[in-house]
Amino acid sequence: MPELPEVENARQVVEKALDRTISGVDDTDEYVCRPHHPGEIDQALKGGRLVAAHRRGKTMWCDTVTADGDEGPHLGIHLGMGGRIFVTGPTGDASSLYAGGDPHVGGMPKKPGERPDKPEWDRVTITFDDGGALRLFDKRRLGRVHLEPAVEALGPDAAEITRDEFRARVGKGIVAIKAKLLDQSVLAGVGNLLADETLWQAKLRPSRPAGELSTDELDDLRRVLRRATRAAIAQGGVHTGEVIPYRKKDATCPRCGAPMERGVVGGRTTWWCSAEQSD
DNA sequence: AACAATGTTCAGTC
DNA sequence: GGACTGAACATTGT
Repeated sequence: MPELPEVENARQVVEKALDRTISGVDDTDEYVCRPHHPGEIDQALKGGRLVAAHRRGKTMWCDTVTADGDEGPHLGIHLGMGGRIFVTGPTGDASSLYAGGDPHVGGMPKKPGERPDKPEWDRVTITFDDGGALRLFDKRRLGRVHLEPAVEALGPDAAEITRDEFRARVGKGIVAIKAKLLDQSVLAGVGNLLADETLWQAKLRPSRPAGELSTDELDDLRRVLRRATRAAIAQGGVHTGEVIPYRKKDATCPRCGAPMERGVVGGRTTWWCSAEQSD
């Protein structure tokens, strides 16, 4: 499910939908499109175009222009726990399909490149006058599409944050370091898996109070985080992390062989090495 | 059947 | 107001 790396992948797919005239938006799912009412997003975008696709952390948004060429509203897209993006080209058929997000959550695996045959999981569809479309496909329905997302509420992107920003934002307070990494207003883009992977690589106990970390530990943590994030983008998702396959019962640490331990930190299921991450 | 799931938000308490 | 906690949200898979 989508964390920063999967969302970056999805953003690149959204770019396939740029500069194509919007003929309509199916925004009838009032939960996914909250707080809008059906028809509002359709009304705001119809006749216009998406002209740029941005991302900060796990939030994507598109700049738009209206039919007259004026600046239009920003369209926010969030994949939630299991959303994916599918874009079809002008022919609208499967041969022109681009898929974005985490392939692991797509529903039924089909022939390579084909989209799962679950039209009821299309939560929002933007149709273009060339016959193609962009859809948010999300079986869990926790994804979101709405106008003017509050991007300012997010901290710096986890792949871009500077050393000084990281020290100042992450290295304070009494909350567990893992909870800090997961706080999107502190730092945007880290999800449960990337947090476990990063802390394992840095050999830090997830429950350690964030303010307790030394400057050296914070600097190292940031280096590890950026490396793990970029590696996940390059390799196609957070599930390619080294410790991810060992987040399960009776597993042992792939580095030292000690038992992996499970608990709840920051409200999320957490796995760590009982030997190397115990300080 | 009960529980967990890679996310966000909101009510409530210091 | 900020820091923090825990439950709720909608749905599927085990």
